[in-house]
Amino acid sequence: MEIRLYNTLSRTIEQFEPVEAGCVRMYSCGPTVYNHVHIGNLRAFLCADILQRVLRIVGGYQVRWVMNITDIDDKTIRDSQPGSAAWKADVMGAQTADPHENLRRLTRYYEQVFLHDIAAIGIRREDLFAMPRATEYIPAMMELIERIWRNGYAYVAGGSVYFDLSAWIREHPYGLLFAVDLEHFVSGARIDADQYEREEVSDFVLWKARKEGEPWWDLVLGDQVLPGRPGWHIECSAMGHELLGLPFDIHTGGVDLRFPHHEDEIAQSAAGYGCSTARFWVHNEFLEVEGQKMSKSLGNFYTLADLLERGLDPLDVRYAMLGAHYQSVYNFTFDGVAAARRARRRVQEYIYQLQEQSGRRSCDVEKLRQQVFAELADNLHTPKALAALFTFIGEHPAVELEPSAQRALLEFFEQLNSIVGVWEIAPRPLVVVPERVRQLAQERWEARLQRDFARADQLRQQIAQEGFAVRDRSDGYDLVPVEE
RNA sequence: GGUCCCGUAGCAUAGUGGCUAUGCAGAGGUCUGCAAAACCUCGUACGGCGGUUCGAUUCCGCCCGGGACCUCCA
Repeated sequence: MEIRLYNTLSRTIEQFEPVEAGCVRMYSCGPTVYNHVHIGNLRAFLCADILQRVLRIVGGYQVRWVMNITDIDDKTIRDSQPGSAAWKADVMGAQTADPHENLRRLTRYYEQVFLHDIAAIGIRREDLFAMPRATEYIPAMMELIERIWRNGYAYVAGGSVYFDLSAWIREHPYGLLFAVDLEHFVSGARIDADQYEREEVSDFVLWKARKEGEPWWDLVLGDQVLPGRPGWHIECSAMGHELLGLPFDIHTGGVDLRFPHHEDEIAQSAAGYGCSTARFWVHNEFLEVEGQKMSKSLGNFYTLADLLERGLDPLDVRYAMLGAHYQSVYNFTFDGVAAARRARRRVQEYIYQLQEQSGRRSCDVEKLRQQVFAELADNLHTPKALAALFTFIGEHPAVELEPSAQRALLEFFEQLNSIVGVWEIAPRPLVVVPERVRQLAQERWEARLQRDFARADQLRQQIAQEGFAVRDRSDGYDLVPVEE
């Protein structure tokens, strides 16, 4: 099916067509591994995940998906330095005299945490072609900086290398993703001028001069040797080029990255490699928490670990987020996740029922597939896709459907779930009931048959204490584990 | 200050110039000794005030409220 996607470059929804027929190359701005990512970050990665899955399943493409790991920047360096409050000696070991090693220990730890987090919300590692670490692509970044410099769009000042934006703007467009008011931008950026020693206040740093106690590499530029480390934007340009080739098809990230990060990435790549970065730029909106901006000061700043501590199932969070379109602000609420949990379960129950009892009704599974997939293909409209699914479920009770329709539906669910990723396409799991509980239940059943309801209820209490609930049927009873 | 977005029934999320939405919660029902589960049925909502229109929740203006970006941030 043809995919349509909103492209920030054109500010319109466009028909998607990969550069190379049949294969989509996609780059997602990944995490900076200096701490736990928060649920806003997770939304961004989840949006990228849904996009790549829709491209595979609905679009029928092969997808080469890359997500970078930023393991060197101001914050990772800050938090890995001696005396850092963020240092966790129990998991990172003692700090060493080597800033490189300290950085490595900090970032590798948080990288592991990150991998666990994304796995928990249903992002499959095997869907990712690569997760490159910035520190492992320093030579590629150096080469790009040198190219930019040779092309006349970079200069050295105070041991750092800056992108010469005024030179670039004279001949090239700037502000492709974001309406940049250059006048305003320049004056507004003056605050940073001292800090970054920029000759042109609007120029951004490609290579930061070495500071005492920080990790560093030697950048050779002509006859100069510049010890330092890469600026923030350069890593994505270099890694995208190395791993996907330019221009690739889709670049994703949060809306905040449009400017300056992505805008500068475009300028750098064009200035160095002489070609555009990506055909499609896809940006997801932020989320709020209980109607407010998520911020540490408001105390509503959540990491996945925080949610787990509150007993939430990460897949419920995944499902809840799919209830909102990726381009709209999503209001994350605990009520919302609870509602998502019930809704997700209802579908799961439907899937189980499809495998347990049949009827005579038929249904048009192909039409359902077309409806649901068309919504997903139309700029990833997950809320409408799910609404279409629920409308169908409401109109077609699972147990009334004929076997062939049920088989077709299960096949459809299998396919849908390879995008949504929150269900189990399998028969209802058999519950292992401890012998003791089974005995209690049998006693209760007999008491009930003798209409000794007081005793039956008392036994039910005991069974509940063992963690099971009894559900009576006309001809027997079921034992199900009580949740939480 | 500049640029922009949003305000939909109890909660959340879609959408539309006239046909009224999806989930959760809630109400009623089937079933049950009672429950639970499952299933069935049920809700004319679109911030306020004006304007355009035969008709606006949907278009325009103003106001109120919330939020984003411009600066590290998904």
